Amino acid sequence: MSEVKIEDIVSLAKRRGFVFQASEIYGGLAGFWDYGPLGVELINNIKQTWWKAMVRNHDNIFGIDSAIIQNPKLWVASGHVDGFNDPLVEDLVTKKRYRADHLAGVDSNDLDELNRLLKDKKSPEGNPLGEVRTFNMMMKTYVGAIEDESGVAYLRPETAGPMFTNYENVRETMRAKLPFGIAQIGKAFRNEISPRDFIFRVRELEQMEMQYFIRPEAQDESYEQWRQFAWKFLQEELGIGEAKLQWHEHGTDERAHYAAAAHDIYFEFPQGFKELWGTHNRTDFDLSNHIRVSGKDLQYFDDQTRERFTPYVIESSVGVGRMFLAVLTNAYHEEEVNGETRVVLKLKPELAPYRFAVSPLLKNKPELVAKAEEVYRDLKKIHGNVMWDDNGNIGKRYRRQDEIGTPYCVVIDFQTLEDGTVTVRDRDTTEQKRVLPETLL
RNA sequence: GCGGGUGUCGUACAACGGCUAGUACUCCAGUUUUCCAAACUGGCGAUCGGAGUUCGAUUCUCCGCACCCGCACCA
Repeated sequence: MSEVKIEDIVSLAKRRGFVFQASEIYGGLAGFWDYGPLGVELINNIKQTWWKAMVRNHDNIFGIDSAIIQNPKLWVASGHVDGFNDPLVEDLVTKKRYRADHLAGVDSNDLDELNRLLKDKKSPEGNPLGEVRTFNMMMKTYVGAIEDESGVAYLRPETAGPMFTNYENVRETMRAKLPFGIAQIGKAFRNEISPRDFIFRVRELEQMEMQYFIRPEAQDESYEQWRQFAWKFLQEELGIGEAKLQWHEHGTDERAHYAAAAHDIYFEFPQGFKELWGTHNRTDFDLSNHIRVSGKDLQYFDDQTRERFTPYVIESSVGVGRMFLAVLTNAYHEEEVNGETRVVLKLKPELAPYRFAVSPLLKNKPELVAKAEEVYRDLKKIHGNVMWDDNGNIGKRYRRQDEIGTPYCVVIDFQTLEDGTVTVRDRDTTEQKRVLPETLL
């Protein structure tokens, strides 16, 4: 099997309308990408597959779709505001970053003051220091027409937060008992220092997350359950081979501020094995903080045991764009057919942007075209994602459909006019068989 | 954010301090074609942005932007 190069994926994505650079005609903007006509179909199919497996296939998992901008106190409680407004200074030799206020020995966020105090200081390793700068990964905006500090708000840095603030609403309205989950698909925003690797590390990203609320004593069992869910989903629903997946357990030094345990599934992207899907034990970190900051009682009352406690949370979190890239990378193949190289996306049929492409064998035979249009309309009525293609010769159409992952090409020829059967050509095997079009509905 | 590299039609490449920036594929129109990128005719289509040097810049210089690679970052 040939190794997939990132340039091949980027080129295909552009050429065939999967992914474009955002505001390309103005030179782009680092960390932002647009999904084109085929990309949006593929990404929607991925999201629907996840939603079905996560929400609809579970009796006790409920979906929400929350606002991107929330009360800033939410991000104070979650630790995002405090944790990421720090003035940092870089050791110019080792490139390690230090809290500037700690090195200066003052309690201040004033950049001018800190720069002055650290002017002749060295890093703990004895090296010269760079300029003090504030690093905040959260994107800021202003709510209200007047831009003053009272209107400062943040674009959510993760979708998880509003799931915690809606915990009580969902529990109440759905009459939910532990364990139960809240799931959401939505955009999140982070001012990444260096967006990289095509759509892998971006500043506007989409997440699919589920927060599973449990009794504290169920944490190990539940953690295992959601790790396995992710592992199976990637293979069974997305068709990703086990050889391209790895487990990666976070050590204590690399864990998020909220997590007691974290396991990531790594996928073998063109750049190597990288993080795709995380399962985290967030304990009662979030609910406890929201109880503390909001003053609201978010404890759970178990009327069987008459206990009152703060639930623990197991989080399942995956990036949609990364999953999209993983699916594309996994599906991309270059193969030899009749002495020529073809590019083929071996997508699961459920994920492919188009399910069928319909063609008349010859474009200049009106009777074939008329019959093909009929078949096309019937298929499109049922499936929706059906493409008409009568450009060039039949081989060219097959190759074009291979490149966008259309699993089946339906061709109307002269025999169709006699017995009604059409040719269905399989993308992966290139084999053909004759069937009645009704069997495709 | 640091260091290195790259930026030319939709894609992949070529060329040049100076004639109309070339080729292949794609795309569009047509002829043709009875199943795997056939052929023919015609057509559309590009020098990342801004300054500077120069009689003249896509080419040289500077600044910016974007992408790729390494480091750092990734709550």
